[in-house]
Amino acid sequence: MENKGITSREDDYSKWYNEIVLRAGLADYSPVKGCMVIKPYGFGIWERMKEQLDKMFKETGHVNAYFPLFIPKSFLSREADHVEGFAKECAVVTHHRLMNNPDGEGVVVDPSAKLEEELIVRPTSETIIWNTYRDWINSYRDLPLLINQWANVVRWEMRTRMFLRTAEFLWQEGHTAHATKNEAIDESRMILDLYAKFAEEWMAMPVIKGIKTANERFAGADETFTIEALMQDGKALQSGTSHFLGQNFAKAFDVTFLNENQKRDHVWATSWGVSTRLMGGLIMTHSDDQGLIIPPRLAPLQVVIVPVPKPNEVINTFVNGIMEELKARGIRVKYDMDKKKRPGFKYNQYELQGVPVRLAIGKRDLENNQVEIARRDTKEKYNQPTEGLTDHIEQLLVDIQNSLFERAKAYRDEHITPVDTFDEFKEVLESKSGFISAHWDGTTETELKIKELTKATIRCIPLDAPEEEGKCILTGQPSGKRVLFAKAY
RNA sequence: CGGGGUGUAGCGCAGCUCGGUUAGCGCGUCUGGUUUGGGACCAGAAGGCCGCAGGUUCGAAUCCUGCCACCCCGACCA
Repeated sequence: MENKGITSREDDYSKWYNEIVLRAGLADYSPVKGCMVIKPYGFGIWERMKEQLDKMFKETGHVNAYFPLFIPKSFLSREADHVEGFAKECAVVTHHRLMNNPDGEGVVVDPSAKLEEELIVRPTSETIIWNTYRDWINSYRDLPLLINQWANVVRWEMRTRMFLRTAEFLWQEGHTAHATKNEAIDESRMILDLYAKFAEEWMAMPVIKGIKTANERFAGADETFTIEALMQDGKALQSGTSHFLGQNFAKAFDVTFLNENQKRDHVWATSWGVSTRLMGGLIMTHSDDQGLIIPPRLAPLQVVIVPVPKPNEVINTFVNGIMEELKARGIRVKYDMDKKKRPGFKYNQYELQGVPVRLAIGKRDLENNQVEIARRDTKEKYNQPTEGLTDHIEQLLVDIQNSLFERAKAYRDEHITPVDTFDEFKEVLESKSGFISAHWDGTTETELKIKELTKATIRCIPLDAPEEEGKCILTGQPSGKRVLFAKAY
């Protein structure tokens, strides 16, 4: 019995999460603290996310490019807020050579190879990109400039967690330049919608679109838009952000253009990103105590076929027919022909790995011209006639995708609790957790005070928050709308 | 950086309090056989700088000192 099951969410949520990541084969720890090895299965999911997002970026007029990993240290200090936001967590390259240790074993840093100017490993690329854009942008004809890059970045976090917060992570960062303020704002809003659409339609992860408070805003932005998701333990996950950068970086890096009226002006900017953190969100949105659950659209493997009790000529022939039909529909399917492992073992393994649909095929099924279908999300199991099987499975995958979203949305909606007093606020946070919708007086001071008292932060001011007269739960000052609080990852 | 925990076979652990043969168990792996509709069983085998360094001792996984790493909880953050 021991070693087989995984820790339940109720027993220890963090442990459950780590075990899913490790045992489903998504990632491994690395020798360096805070770094992780993303294994083929985990990377397969990320690749699917990447593929879809990339397509959506291209469809909206963006192109990919690549900017360097190393950034001159001085670049970071050009924008005051930006430097303050990131300085604390930058990895710095100081030397460019190692040498044999003159005093013994191993290698040491060669002191004579000290760099003239130290380099930082990008925590994000605004600075190097805007330094480059200065040369690329001269006139309104060069605008808008719509560039994305897929890259790794490094932020030296004190405390790390697989996928959710690692020292190095993979992401995409879009950086755009526009002639007008409104155009830049529209861009950042459009990307926010794109992210929300992706999260909901592909990850089956419901999100709330909103605006960050000044306190939670990206360092260097005038406005930060966010999509916020709710995890099964009641904590919120900032899942993607899109920033309207105003003219801050244009001014810091002197990026100007000649407008149609022959006047020189600073360009307007946006930046936006989602990262491998989404993998963490995916896991914590859907998975259960049996393991991972992956929505069909992102699953590297959508259907697995298990021969019962083991492969043989008759079953193989039968399965090959099914495989061909499924593949012809673009369904990602695998036939597990391992003779050593018994069906029960395989069932558990694929459940752990979150494969959406499992077909089991044995003698009984061949005789009755049927297959046994098990769906991962509901654990439902039933026999299905071979006739029309491909159509059935295709539809089933769609149903699973939808049902995962609906389930997550129902959970999320149940966990948005409106409160009107601070006592209620604390009570809900303690007993129920999740998002708390409450009035706030709009000051950073109050926000920080509430954080200090409860650990909850303002996740966002929802874009669709209705105008509503109310009083701040802490200070009693007037407030025009409710904001969402939560404890966050 | 504070608090807690853990480092022993590929993985999970016991042994350590109270030093003493050849360091054990489960899972996995390999061999052979019997099995086979939800993690099979039997027999055999391989696999270890007991985290690192020093010390105490006739003798250290075990005691002492120092160090390192990782995990969890905080502070900080996407």
